[in-house]
Amino acid sequence: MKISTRGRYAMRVMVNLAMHDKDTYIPLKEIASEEEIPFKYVEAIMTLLSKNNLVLGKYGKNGGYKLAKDANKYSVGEILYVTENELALVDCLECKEEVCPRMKNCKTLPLWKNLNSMIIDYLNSISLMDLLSNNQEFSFAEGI
Amino acid sequence: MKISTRGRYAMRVMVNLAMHDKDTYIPLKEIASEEEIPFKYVEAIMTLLSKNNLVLGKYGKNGGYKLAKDANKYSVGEILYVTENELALVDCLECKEEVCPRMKNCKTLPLWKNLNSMIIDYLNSISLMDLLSNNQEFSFAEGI
DNA sequence: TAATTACCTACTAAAATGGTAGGTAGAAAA
DNA sequence: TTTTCTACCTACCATTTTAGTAGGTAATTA
Repeated sequence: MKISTRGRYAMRVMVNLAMHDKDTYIPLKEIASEEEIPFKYVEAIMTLLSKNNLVLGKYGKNGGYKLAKDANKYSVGEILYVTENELALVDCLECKEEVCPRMKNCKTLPLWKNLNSMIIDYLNSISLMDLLSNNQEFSFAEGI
Repeated sequence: MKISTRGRYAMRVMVNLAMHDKDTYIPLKEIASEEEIPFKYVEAIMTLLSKNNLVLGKYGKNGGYKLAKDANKYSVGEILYVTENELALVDCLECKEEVCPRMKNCKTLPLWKNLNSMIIDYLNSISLMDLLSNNQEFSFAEGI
């Protein structure tokens, strides 16, 4: 039960982009060095974020990445959703998954279900913008 | 970000034990077959639980395992704590860990910190007993 | 046309996960 | 006292996941 470095790096990159001017493309080379993340690795992460329309990429000189929308329009949950496949704590909570035969009588499923909703609700309640402030207490924020 | 099968199995075994008479030792063979968990695997899990004094084992005929205390005295959190090493979402939250150089300025750390506390608080608020009822809504229970 | 950037495909070492196998130690029943 | 039943211990192992690397191709701009 760990957040992967992919997820953590993705968050840091998104925060980094959010701190730059919203309309200029930032080359990945710059972000990678600022965040001290291996260039090639973060490149793979950006491709993922880009495919999911969380960031916009532009080729060529003065190209790079920028946010696809304002920082306060992102929930932290939607960013992690793409890097932590679905944020499902247990396989039997994943949408596509075929039904587990024990499901009906499983005494523990409600626990995972409730915990999972709680986590997702929390993550969806916090915006990328919230992370920028140095205020540690953004918990239970406005709702996106 | 998944609960390991070790953690899930541990919970199921604990629930199973909680449904039996509190003073009789249940042989692992029985639990394994009831819960359809590979015997040898669950054996390793029980050793872990036993070492952490969550269950009591007894050798020989009429031996087996039983809970170390009443089901309502266990929090779900303390059970998962031993199977999911510390329930720390990110390494930088683990107690022993040396300090990350970025920590002071890390914009994302408060997020992980808050999320982690929320999860732990929730898990600590639910007792093993709560899982026995078929009521899906044990959330935010009494506190142990 | 050259430089600069994103984007794409394939590979890989190391760690974690989810087990197996084959014992030994202790207790109780026969 | 011997057999049976149980926990407990040590070691191994295949597969999957994680966290990267390497080496290109495609688009854009100077």
